[in-house]
Amino acid sequence: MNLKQLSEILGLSQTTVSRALNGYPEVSEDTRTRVQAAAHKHGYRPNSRAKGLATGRSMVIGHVIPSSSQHEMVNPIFGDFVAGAVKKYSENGYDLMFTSADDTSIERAYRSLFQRGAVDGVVLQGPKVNEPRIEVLNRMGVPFIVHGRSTGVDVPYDWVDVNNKSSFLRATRFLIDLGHRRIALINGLEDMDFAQRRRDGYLEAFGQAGLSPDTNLMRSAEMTEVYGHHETQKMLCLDDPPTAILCSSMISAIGVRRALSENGLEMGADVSVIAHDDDLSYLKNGQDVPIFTATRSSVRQAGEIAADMLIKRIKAPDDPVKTRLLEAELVVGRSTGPAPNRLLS
Amino acid sequence: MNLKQLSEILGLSQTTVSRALNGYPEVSEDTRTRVQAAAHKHGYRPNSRAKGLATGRSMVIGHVIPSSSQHEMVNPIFGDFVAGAVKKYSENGYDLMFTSADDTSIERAYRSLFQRGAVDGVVLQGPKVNEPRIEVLNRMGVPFIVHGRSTGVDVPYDWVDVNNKSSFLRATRFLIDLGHRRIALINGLEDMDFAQRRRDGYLEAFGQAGLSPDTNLMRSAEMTEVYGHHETQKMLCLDDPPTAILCSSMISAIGVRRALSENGLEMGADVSVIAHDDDLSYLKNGQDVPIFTATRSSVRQAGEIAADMLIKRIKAPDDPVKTRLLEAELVVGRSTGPAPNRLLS
DNA sequence: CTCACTTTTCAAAGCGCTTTGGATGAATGT
DNA sequence: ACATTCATCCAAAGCGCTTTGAAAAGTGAG
Repeated sequence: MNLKQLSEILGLSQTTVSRALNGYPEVSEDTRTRVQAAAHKHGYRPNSRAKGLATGRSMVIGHVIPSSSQHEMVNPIFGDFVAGAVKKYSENGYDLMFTSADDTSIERAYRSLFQRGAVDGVVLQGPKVNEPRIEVLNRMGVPFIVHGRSTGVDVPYDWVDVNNKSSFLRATRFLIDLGHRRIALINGLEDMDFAQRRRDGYLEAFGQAGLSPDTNLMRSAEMTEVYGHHETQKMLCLDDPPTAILCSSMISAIGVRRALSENGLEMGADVSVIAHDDDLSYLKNGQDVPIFTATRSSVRQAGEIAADMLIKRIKAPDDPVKTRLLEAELVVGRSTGPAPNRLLS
Repeated sequence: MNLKQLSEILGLSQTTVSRALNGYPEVSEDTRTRVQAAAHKHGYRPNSRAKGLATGRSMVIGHVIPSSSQHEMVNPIFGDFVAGAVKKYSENGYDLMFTSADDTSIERAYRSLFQRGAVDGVVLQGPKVNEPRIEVLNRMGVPFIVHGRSTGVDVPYDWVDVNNKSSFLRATRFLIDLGHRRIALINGLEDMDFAQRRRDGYLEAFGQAGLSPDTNLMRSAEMTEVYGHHETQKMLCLDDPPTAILCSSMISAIGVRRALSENGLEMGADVSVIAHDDDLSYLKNGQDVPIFTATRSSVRQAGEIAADMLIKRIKAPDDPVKTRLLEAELVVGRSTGPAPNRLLS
């Protein structure tokens, strides 16, 4: 069932039917309702490709996920971010289109998506430091939003980010205040912008306290469970193991916990742990009492905000750049406690 | 840059340029290379909407995720399944489109996606028992594939599924062989087809051994970490707690482990645990030695297979129905061991 | 009843591509 | 020399929609 058929059934022109359905004023309420009824009855749905061709807009927003040849990992926060975004998209009549691209062809993927008219805007996730994609998108003139920021990129762009630095500063200070001095940082890959900012916060807390961290306790890699376990295991074997661990992800923190319990250590008593909690729906940090003391910020909500901002940008490409910095809250759970009295330290 | 402009630059007709780029034979190799060079030089990318309009195909495959009003959870296996699928899609020139829909409007979402010509085929994830969506899709005549199956639906349809019954049967028998009798099943929501099949396998293993399970040890809910913890906690308080736990997800199994360690119990010695491992990239079950004894089946691979099958279906709508049953492997880790000698049992 | 104006409807062009059904000219066979 | 074939190329139609510019129908004032 297409417009032509529907208009023939109604004995109206395609113009009128189209206008009736799209809410234009130059059609009588009478015929409008008649048209709507017929459309509903015959299950008419305007072909989105034809509509897109005619309007020049696709009502689709693109995401590119790196089908990373390097690291095969699909970021677990991906699902929640997308869930948040897609909710807002559909509220506004947009669909979401994915493409995957390996690390070498991400730029091409974005370019293709936009230039062949498949999308009206794109979302950039997981920016690295000096993220080259941002300039590419800027030059292309595609409306876009970055989830995160990129240190070193000075062209203006829209972004939503959680205040990684302040939240890790605060978490570190919290541990210092509890008497901890040997605080490990199990961080994400430090070419990722968020990881660098978290490290900065961690370092600044030490600086503010007049202390200096042991660089031997700073680790960086992709944030899997096994990684958290592995690094903790190794650090527990040090002559002077950490009394506290600051961990960039809940998943890795679970590995940390596993290592601690394998070594007969009690979390919160022997070793304190703070994790960053993206508030993933399937990995809630406890229900009433949080399992981990954590810096919490919902990545799903970030997805919603990003979607809203991008849609606004698409509608008003020349508006001034907008940014949004979300503050993570520090939720105190049972994984932290005063530093144990240690003979040597 | 569009076809018309490009053809004017080249001094050729749109027909010839189009044919040259799409590899049709009725164009000389000479002009073909010339056209390709010009297309590349000017960054020409055919508009996919126009192409879709002209060809009647959109080269897009649709997924609908329930933005569940009921349970807000975004299935963690979602990301990996999609990653696998999207890889195959892009290898074959397809894009992936998402829409979210709340539980009440999922059918409408599929219908809209297909009938307005936005997609050439759709993927159905997470089928329930007697899944109504399957019949809907069948009636619509949209090519589709189901990840999983649906007991009670007797129309034919393509599916890929892991053999949930046999893998849980095998896991249960493994525990029985180790001397366990009080084996808990921490299952997913039992209106989900996979969960029902797992329970069937579990029950059949008991039946085969001439035993009968304690229905009090069978739990069912959404498979979060907290759920695994909570149910384990409760069952450990029973007069006659389980000596083994069979758990439908790694995420919940992590909660199980947490509950055990909080109770001072050692996994594999005091209580054996088997989990179902979807082999998620960010949640590997250990690197060399598996953490959990597990029934393992890569959901990412399932995504790849599903994508391949769907693409074949789109190309040959009238081929006989194809199905694919994947066998999970039982990997034995350190979370299982002989049933402890207990005074009462 | 006519004029000016508003409301309602329409025919046709256009979005950028593919594809049908020729046209053109060169090459081949006789 | 002619007809015949083949390799290249092209003009134009069509995909299903929106939108422009104009026509028809209705309305109230004079």
